[in-house]
Amino acid sequence: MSRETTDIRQEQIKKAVLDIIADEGLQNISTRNLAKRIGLSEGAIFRHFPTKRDIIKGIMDDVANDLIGSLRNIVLKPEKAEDKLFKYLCQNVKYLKENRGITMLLFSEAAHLGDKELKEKLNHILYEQKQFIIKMVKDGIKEGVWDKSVNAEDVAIIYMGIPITFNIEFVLNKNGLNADNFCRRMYTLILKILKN
Amino acid sequence: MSRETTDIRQEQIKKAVLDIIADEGLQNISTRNLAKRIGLSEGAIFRHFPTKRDIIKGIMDDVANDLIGSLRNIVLKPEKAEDKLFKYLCQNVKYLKENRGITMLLFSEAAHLGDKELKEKLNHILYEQKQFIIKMVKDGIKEGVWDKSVNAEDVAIIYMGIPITFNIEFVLNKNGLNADNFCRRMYTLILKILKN
DNA sequence: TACGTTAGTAAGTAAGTGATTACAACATTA
DNA sequence: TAATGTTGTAATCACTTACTTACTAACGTA
Repeated sequence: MSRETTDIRQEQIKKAVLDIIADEGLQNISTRNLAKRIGLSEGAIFRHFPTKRDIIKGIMDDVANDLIGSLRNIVLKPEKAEDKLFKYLCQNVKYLKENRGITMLLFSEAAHLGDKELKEKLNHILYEQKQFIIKMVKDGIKEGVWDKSVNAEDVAIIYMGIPITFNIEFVLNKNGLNADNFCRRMYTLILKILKN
Repeated sequence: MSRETTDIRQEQIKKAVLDIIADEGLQNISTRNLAKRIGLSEGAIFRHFPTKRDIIKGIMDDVANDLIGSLRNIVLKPEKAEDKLFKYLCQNVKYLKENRGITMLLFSEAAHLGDKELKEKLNHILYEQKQFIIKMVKDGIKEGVWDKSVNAEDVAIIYMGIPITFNIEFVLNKNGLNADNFCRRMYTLILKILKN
């Protein structure tokens, strides 16, 4: 194999993990299989990451940056809360659809527990998302378009279930879900909760 | 170890799986650890279940019977849709809280894919639950108390996220969730979607 | 061109996995 | 009571896991 820098190899390794999850399933992300997919020896993997757990950690950090970053952009834009919430939901669903492997990885780590640091990272990702929702709901209330008796945190909780359910449906029934259509329909329901 | 019938051992083994998941994490349900927890040799496990996968299958069948059965009871009772939906949600959340291990097991199997039969079983469990919701929503519309322009299937989808989100929150943040309070708050939101 | 650093390999390691074996002790029933 | 089937054990199977070792080859730079 030709030589590449650690930076490039790290990206390749992380990508390989997600690719394997998406088309072979979570149980196949062994370091052996990982190396095979990149076309590298198993030992080389450990040249670029000290442990397998560090690979997972790296992927989680990427999610925290990419997904949370793109969602933050939407939240901070100077638009009407109503428009932002819709874009936010669609972006959220789209990201999960395009990065199927990531969600499954996150949930698996949550399910397996055992690792406090990874659990904490997941918690942080979910917490930030929830805060974004809460902010948008409160903004909409301030704008006067939404019911001020509504509990923003409760809305955030019920919202959080939408992308998760989408992902589960998507995993179990790969072909039968249109992301755009899905987010529009769910947004309609959320709006009924929020409207005066 | 004293002799017991296969029926008793099967129950012990399935219980041990859930106990281990709940307090050691999913990664520790090896046949070795399973045997140790029951106080049996590893070989004895395979005396009562042909393979480890059959243990998981057995647990899934239990869920299909217990949870789906108890929910069906609620759905079929001759009460007002409004009351049934509330009881349904509370029962659903309560079951997940009391059987934390089961949910994690189901999601892990979904995430790991690979096994068509288990995936099909999970799909079936989720499908039945969704059908129950759809029925109750349509009943409520027939009763004239709920908005007939609302799409029952969409409500079912957004509903499904609630117990799932509850479970995730519960796993990540064990102490901080009151099931009764949670289901009451979520029910309030669902009602806003349904009301005329 | 020499030299230290980086990135690669093949072949290991110990520990763990699900599953099987040969055999012993017990229970049921003919 | 003798025969038979059931439930247990200890040891071991073949295999996979994450990770390590000893060593080699390419790179940048002085």
